[in-house]
Order: sequence, then C-alpha cells, then structure tokens
Amino acid sequence: MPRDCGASLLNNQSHPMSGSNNNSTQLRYDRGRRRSQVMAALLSEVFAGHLRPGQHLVTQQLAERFAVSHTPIREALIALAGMGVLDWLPNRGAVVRSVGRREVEEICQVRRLLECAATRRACGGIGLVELERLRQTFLELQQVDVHRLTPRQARRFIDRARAADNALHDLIAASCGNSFLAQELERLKLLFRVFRDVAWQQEDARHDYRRLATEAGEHLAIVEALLRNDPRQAAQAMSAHIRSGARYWGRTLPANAC
Amino acid sequence: MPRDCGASLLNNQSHPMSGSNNNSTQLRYDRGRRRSQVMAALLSEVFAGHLRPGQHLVTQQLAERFAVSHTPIREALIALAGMGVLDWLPNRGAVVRSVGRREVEEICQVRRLLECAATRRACGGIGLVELERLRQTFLELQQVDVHRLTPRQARRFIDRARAADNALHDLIAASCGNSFLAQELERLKLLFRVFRDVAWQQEDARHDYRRLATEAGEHLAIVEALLRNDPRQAAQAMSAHIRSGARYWGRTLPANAC
DNA sequence: TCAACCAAATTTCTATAGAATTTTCCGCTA
DNA sequence: TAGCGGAAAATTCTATAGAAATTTGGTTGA
Repeated sequence: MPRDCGASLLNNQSHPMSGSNNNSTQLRYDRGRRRSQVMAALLSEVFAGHLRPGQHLVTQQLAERFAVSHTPIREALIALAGMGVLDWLPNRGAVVRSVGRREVEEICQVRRLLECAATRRACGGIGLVELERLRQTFLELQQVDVHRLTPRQARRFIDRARAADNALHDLIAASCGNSFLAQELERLKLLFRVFRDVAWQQEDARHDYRRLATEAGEHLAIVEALLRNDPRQAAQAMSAHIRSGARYWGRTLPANAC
Repeated sequence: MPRDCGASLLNNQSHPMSGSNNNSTQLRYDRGRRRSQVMAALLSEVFAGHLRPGQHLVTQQLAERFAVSHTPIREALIALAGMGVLDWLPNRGAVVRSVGRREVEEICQVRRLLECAATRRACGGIGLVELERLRQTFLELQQVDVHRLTPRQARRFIDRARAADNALHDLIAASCGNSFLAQELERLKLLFRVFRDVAWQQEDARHDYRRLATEAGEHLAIVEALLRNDPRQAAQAMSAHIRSGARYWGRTLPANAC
C-alpha cells in the first residue's frame, strides 16, 4: 500500500508544489478517472516550470507523490507522451520536453492554422442566439474596469472570462463541420487551457488583469465577424487573437528553458 | 498464463485476420515495444474494416488474441484513443470510431492544412543533394511499366515506393523549422501509413499498381518545386497530392461504415 | 405488459510482485 | 588517469489477482 502518509512527507521535499498539506487529502481520485487527474496535475506542473525540461520522470516516485499505484501513473505518462508534452523512450521511461518561448510559438503556429480553418468553416453555421449571447458577455467583460476590482470581483471576473473563452472556442470547434478537426482542436485546447490557467494565476497574484480585458476585445471581434457572416474577417480576427496570445504567453514563460 | 495455444484456436473464430497460424508465433513482441506493436496491429484492423465502428473492444479478449497480458493492451487502447481512432469511456472501455469516407476526408483536410504549411516553410531549407536523389527515385518509379511486373518485381516496386514516400514526407517534416508541427505530422503520418499499407496490400492482391505510379508523379512535382525554391508551387503540389490520396482512399474504403 | 429491482456475470481498474532492462558504481588493468 | 568489465541498484515492463463498476438477465409486483 503506497498510501503511507508518513513516508510521503519525506518525499515532499522533492516536490515544489505541494506545501504542508497531504497529497492524499489534497486530491481525491475517482476510480476510472485517476489517469486524467494525474495527467492534468502533471500538465500544469510542466507548464508552471516545476518539472524541468529534460527531467526524467520515475513512475514509482510519482506514484508515491500522488498516492496511487504506478499503473495509472504509467498510463498518464503514455497519454501525455501522445500529446507531445513528454518524450517516451521504450524501456527508459518519460522525459519532460522543453516548453519555452520557442515551443509556445510553435504550438501557436499550428493552432492558428487549425483554428482559423475551423473559424472559416464554422462561419454561417452557428446559431445567432448563441452568438448574440456571447457578444453581450464579451462586451460586458471588455468594459470591466480592471484596476478597481475587489478580490471577490476579480475571482468572478476570471471565472466568467474563462467560461466565455471556453464557450466560444468550443462553439467554433463544434460547428466547423469536421469532427476530426474539432478533436484536434480539443487536444490543443487542453494544452492552451493549462497555459492560460497558469498565466492567469500569475496575473491574479500580481493583481494585473489587463490581458483578460484585451482578450475579451479580441473575442468580441471574432464574434462580430461571425455575426456579420464574414468568414475572411472572422478568420483574420481569430488569427490576431492567437498571435496576441502567443506574444503574451511568450513573455510570461521563461526565456527559453533548458 | 494466457499463452495456452490450444485454447487460442477457439478464439480465432472471432478473429477474421489470423488464419491457421498461431498468434504467438506470428508476432514476436519485444519487451518494451508490445504497446506500439499492438497499436499498429489494431490500427490496420480498424482501417481494413475488420474491427467495426461502434464495436466494443474487450481487453481480455484482445489479450488472448495477441497472447499478451491485458496491461499492454490497455496501454495501446489508451494511446489509440489519444489518436482519435477509438473513443474511451471511463470504466466502460474502448469503442471503435467510424472510419469511413467521411472520416478519411476529414483527416485529409487537416493533414492538407498542416502538410502544406510545412512544405511552404521547408522550401529552401532542404539539402539539394537529398532532393536530387529523391527526384531521381521518383522519376524511375514513375517510369515503371506497372502492367508488366513479376510478383518479385512488384514487391520490390512497392517497397521502393513506400521508402521514397516516407523519405519525402519525413524530410519535409524535419525541415519545416517547427518541431511541434513536425510531431503533429508524424502522428498523422502513422494514420496515413496504415491507410496506405492497407490500400497497397489490396492493390497487390488485385495486381493493380496504377496508384503507385500516379503517386510517384505527384511526389515528383513536389520535389521539383522544392528544387526550384518555389514555396507556392510546392505547397500547391502537396495539396494536390493529398487531395488525390483522399479521393483514392475514399474509393477503397467502404462507402460509409456504421 | 411493463417498469423496478436484485443478483450473477462480465468487464474495467488498480495494486503488487517479479522478470527484463537499463543505469550506476566500483575495482581492475593498461 | 582513462577506459573497461561486471556486479549491484534502480527502473521499466508485464502478468496476475482482486476490488469496483457496469452490464445482463430474470423475477416480482403493479
């Protein structure tokens, strides 16, 4: 049984994230969803820089840290390797790949290709009611005065922005008429949501919410082009949005790790 | 021990591929590479239509068929789900997704986007010596009289065509200056190689090698545009090549399964 | 007849042990 | 000192058992 809470403290010294609280209480793993929970946890650690590029991930150590057996850990590593976050070497385990400015730039280029194509194809095929509702939301978000926010308001602001961001990109993916493309975008989006959440967490720590307002404006431009049924402009706006995100994330990440 | 050769015969009735020969002799799984071998085998069965869309894959049955434990089978299924070939339902296992004309068309659209971008970026960055060598190869392949081939010559023809195809696409991916894009292409290529190998196997059975010659011509156009340092033409030729492949594979596959 | 429900069978999921492989480290030799 | 085995340690990989979840099939009651 790896659930020995006493010994796990000993291991915490090599784990920069978890402070004094015990892992097994911190995360409650549902049976059948351990893999994806471990994946999400590892993913954000990689992007937050707590797991360094080139670092060798040992299943037994991770198993103790997460208080599960090494079987679901292994499965999570395999899935992450499939997503390109890790390299997998047969008989030699998983190695963290570099995620610095260069990598963000590269991922954004690919995402821009796919997301612009999806936007172009989705144009005209999305319900006007939903688009109008999103337009209202982005208008409101854009007009929030980010310099006068109580912590409670800031929290709510971040949550609404995150939800609206997800909704728009999901809507486009679902309406692009190509389910394989939608699925590829879904995978990339998982990467980007981790980027975004790590970045916004930092913003929240610095009480700097300008990026959120900027993003609302960019989203608004996309929605309005979609409402005008203008594929060219919509794709253009999406392209600008992703470029903007690339620049921003490029700044928040370490210059070039490894 | 699932290696009971006697009982596995009983199970063969539900396995359309393996004839009278025993699985455990048919495939020798290297330790540490069982997962990828099982993946490749399952992948080609899906594309060949032996595993039907919607079909529920039971790990224990596959374990017996492949004469390995269910652990690497499970890992293979997880990896295939990550590639989008299967759906994975927590606590409920893997379900084969539909791979009919529609899906091939969709995958080809995505591949065309990525591969054309890679071609444009790779243009000018590939060694002229290697390109010239490939040009020679494709010229020779194009000029083969596909109607007068002994079985031995046909086998060699297919092998050379496959090698040259791999070489060109790998070269472009490696030279596009975006390692994430290269990695995405690598993943798609795994899908396409299975398409291709399944299709060529059928061609081989029908002694019809026209597609191979056509493809050599398409590849030649790409290489020549790359040699002329003409990104626009190169991407155009790549686009035509993938469209052509899409049409061809669309014909060889069942109309729309499921 | 049909829905609800329970028990049995099936299947997934996880932990664990041990085999195979890789890595590390130490003594030895040139 | 540098290079070369070779044993020991660490790690991955696979098989297997049993727990948890789902599916199935039949039975009861309205």
